[in-house]
Amino acid sequence: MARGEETRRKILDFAQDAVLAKGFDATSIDEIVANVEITKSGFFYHFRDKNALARALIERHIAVEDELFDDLIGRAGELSDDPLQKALIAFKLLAELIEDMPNGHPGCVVATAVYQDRLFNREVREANRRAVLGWRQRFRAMFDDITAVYRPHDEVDLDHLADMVSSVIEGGLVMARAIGDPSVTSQQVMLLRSYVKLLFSPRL
Amino acid sequence: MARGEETRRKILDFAQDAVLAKGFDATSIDEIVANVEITKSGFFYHFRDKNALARALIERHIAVEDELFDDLIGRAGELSDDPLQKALIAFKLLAELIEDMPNGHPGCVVATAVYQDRLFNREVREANRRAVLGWRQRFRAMFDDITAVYRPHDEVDLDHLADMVSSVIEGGLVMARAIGDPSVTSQQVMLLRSYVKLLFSPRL
DNA sequence: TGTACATCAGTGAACGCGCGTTCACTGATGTAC
DNA sequence: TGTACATCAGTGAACGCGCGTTCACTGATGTAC
Repeated sequence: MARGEETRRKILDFAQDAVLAKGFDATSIDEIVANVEITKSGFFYHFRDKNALARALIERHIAVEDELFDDLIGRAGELSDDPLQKALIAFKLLAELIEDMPNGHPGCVVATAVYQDRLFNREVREANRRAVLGWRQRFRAMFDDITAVYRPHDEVDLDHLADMVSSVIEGGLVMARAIGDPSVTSQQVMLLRSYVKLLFSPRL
Repeated sequence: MARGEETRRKILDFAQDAVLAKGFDATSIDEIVANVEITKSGFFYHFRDKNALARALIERHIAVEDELFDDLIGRAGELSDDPLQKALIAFKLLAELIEDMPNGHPGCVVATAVYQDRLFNREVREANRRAVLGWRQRFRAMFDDITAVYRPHDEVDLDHLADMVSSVIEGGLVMARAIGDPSVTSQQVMLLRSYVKLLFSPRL
């Protein structure tokens, strides 16, 4: 890796932790550069301004999360051919993954951005929006596969159901932080799994 | 109302809107006092420092929300004696209430506080925690009433289920903001309602 | 193989401004006698 | 009913500091000829 790329990565790594811990505003450039051991001007070599950092942070976070979901659904697919079983396995794997994160899942960059609107320019908000709509599409496809085989026991809009995956994770992270109990998030994912099971499992 | 009380209320009103729109940091005291038409020192007569404002904001928000939930569950209780029907009615009323809010539900003060940890001292975090645990207790009681009459079709921890109410609302608000579609939150509440229905409704 | 030039990845010092906070003071209202 | 004092609900000016941003400059590495 080129020397500059590594510094950039270090900046993003530390900034992400700090932003998730205290919010974007409360994370100063001074603090970042002290930790990465460059000077403030070094920071501005890599990012035109603080907004550029926000955008890079969100874009990287989304890319990582996408890869993670791909991996999860891929592994679930190896374990079952049935679309419902596959989804249930994926939810279980997701819950375990969240549960196993040291000190709990750090929280979601998207949510911090959402709650600090003015700070971020249109580009950042748009990236955020695209990410969330991308998740909807991804999970929607999962539920489409299921409805091709199983009839739901209640009338539900599949887009709303797809949104529920992100919604439960985001809400779970908020609750986990508020209560100070990291396991809340994975518990919520397991409840969503229970819902999907009840909704689509054929009754004897 | 005493003259001072009204000014204080005006400060809280404007501050709440501003904080929900842009975050706590991004809301300056200058901005607040300009809108309320007092001077900066007038602000400090009412609040010892900016943290005191945060605390007052959260405490008032929680009180309002508690009253709202009480009202909702009370009205649902008038419409049915059956604990499951009562809960389903309460969820429907909640979804309608969220749907009808002009410009969508403003968002949740708790969530903004959660994502700006460092800013708030221990008192604020504790108030936040108590609020969330209070909601758990409230909804837990609702589900206790249901399980006294109905057997669930899946094994679920009732505390987790109670947390799911807050979790779905918080997550729904995050999603609504990210997508820019206020109706997401009430859709999510209706899905939670669907889950509760499937979980407890006796099968023919 | 050496030289000239360009790019990369930064340094160091300074600036300016917004923001939270303080402090001495003040007019209006309330209370005691 | 008038006077003295206290409290309420602020005003106005100043302070200081953290923070994002700029700008001229620099040593190391890469590339052309």
